Amino acid sequence: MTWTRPGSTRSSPGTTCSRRSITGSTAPPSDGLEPGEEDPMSEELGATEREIVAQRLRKAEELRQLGVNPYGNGHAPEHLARDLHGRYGDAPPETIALDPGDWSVAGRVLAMRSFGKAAFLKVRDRSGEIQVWVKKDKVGEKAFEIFKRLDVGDVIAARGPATRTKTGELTVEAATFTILTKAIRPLPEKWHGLADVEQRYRQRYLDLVSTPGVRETFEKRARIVTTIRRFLDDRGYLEVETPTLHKPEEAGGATARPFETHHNALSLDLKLRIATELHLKRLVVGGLERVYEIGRIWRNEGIDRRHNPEFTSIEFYQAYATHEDLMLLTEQLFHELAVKVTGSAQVTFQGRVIDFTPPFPRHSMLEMGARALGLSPEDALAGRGLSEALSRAATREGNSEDAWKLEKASRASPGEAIALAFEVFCEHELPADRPTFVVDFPIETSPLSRRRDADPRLVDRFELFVAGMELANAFSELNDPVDQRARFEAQLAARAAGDEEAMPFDEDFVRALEHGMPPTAGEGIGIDRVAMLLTDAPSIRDVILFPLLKPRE
RNA sequence: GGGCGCAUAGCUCAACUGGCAGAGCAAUGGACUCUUAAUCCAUAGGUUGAAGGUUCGAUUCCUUCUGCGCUCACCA
Repeated sequence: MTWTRPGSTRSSPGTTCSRRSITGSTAPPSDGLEPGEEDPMSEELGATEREIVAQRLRKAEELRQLGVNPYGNGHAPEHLARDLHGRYGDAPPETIALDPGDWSVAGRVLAMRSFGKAAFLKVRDRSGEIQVWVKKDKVGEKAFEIFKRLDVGDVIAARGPATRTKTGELTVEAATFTILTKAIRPLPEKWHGLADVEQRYRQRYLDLVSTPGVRETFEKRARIVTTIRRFLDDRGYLEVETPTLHKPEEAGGATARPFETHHNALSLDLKLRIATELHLKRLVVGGLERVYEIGRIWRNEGIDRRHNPEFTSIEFYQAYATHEDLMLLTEQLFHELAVKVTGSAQVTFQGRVIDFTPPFPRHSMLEMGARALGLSPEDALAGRGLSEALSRAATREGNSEDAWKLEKASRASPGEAIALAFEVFCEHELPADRPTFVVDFPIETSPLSRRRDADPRLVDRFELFVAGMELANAFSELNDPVDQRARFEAQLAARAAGDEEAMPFDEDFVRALEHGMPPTAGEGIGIDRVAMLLTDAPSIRDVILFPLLKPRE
């Protein structure tokens, strides 16, 4: 089952770099530029910055004259900051002095406190931070000449024994010191860092350097993907990759507007996939009974805090399973994700604690939607008194958008009306402190899922809601080819009636079902949303390294 | 697309009711061999987002535009 993006989107607020941002091409590794000299950077930089760049280029040249390549290579540090902290922990200076070791570290200089003939550098590598103490009498005249050309932001290497300074900080007391990479642009201001939100997304490299927690967010995102992969691998699933370029007649498996593109040599119009669903189910037909794909999908829709035009989904399919089996699996998976990524089953998201301990509460879309309209589930499904109830609700509803939605619902099928009533009245009443399964979906909302044996007006489907976000969508898959053909025909009719997002008729997919797909259940999860939840990120842009932004100018 | 808000030095922000555009950090020069936003002295850095208007005088008031933020809608 494809993960379907719910909720509201809106037109992009659009974002452009502020005029004072420092972006653009890098300067050639040439002599220092005189102010006003022709240079690709000079047009976009203010006088002060141009001056800084010119000075730093000059220092790079001076380093060359000292025999140091300011962009040299071949120097690999032997240790990480983490190694030192792991080795010494809180050990007092006397203990460290018994075995100070010989530590070779490298990293970016984040701060420098200089005393003329000595200085303390805050250096960061991939594992963390370590202080480096450069003293003229320890590193020697030549290395100290190199040190004089150092700026905050440069990448350096140092080697020497460990020590603990008077102020208690674990430190490498440099016996050798050199500059590995000369930065010619300055880092963001040290107190406030990158305050311009848009610049943080646009220049993520600076964000990663100077905004606390950003690196951790993306480390957690990686752990989420790894955890899901391992979880499914351990259960006998096979990871696959299916096409991201779809032909016009391929349905993909969701209702959304696609991006369109073109293959020149084949003279073929193509679209970027909006879901992985139908290819994966073809693979189940082919005997890959447990299969999953983690990958990028694209939807040509609005952008907001929960929506980016390209995002990552995982879909997985398990033959001989039902949607009930997947509910249990989903509870296990999310519990494991919470514990492995945040360290606890109780996750704090935007100031609220959400408890991921199974079992998760379940709520019926049918019952809640019908009750909100003052109808019995049976009457609502049968459409008895439905349009009157909707009109009453619309009149009662002060909120004009909701009234408009209800008005629209009164012209829709009973199933769609129930889903709309649920959305308007019930979605915000779902528990805020627990992940929640919504079940009992009307068939009209689900063109690819299996009818319920006990009531063919419903489908065997659930969605997982957490903190008001739809995180997962799953159902027992429709494997009756005759029924599937009829559902596609209904989609064609909807398209003819003006529904731009109705699915195309995917003949080859029906053909695959005609060859026989074992009874199967499938699920889709929005990885970005999960990452938001587990990193406490208020916007999807905070968990996507380079979110789509409006171009400058 | 609608509503609300913001735009001043490279960065973060001041500037009272319309009266000489400022501070901290960053930068540069100098002092300083245990600092944690190091400290001290000095220097430099501005078309106040753009265009127009009111006024003796506009960063300040008005109009339009541009950009950004928040929010609502379209949209599953």
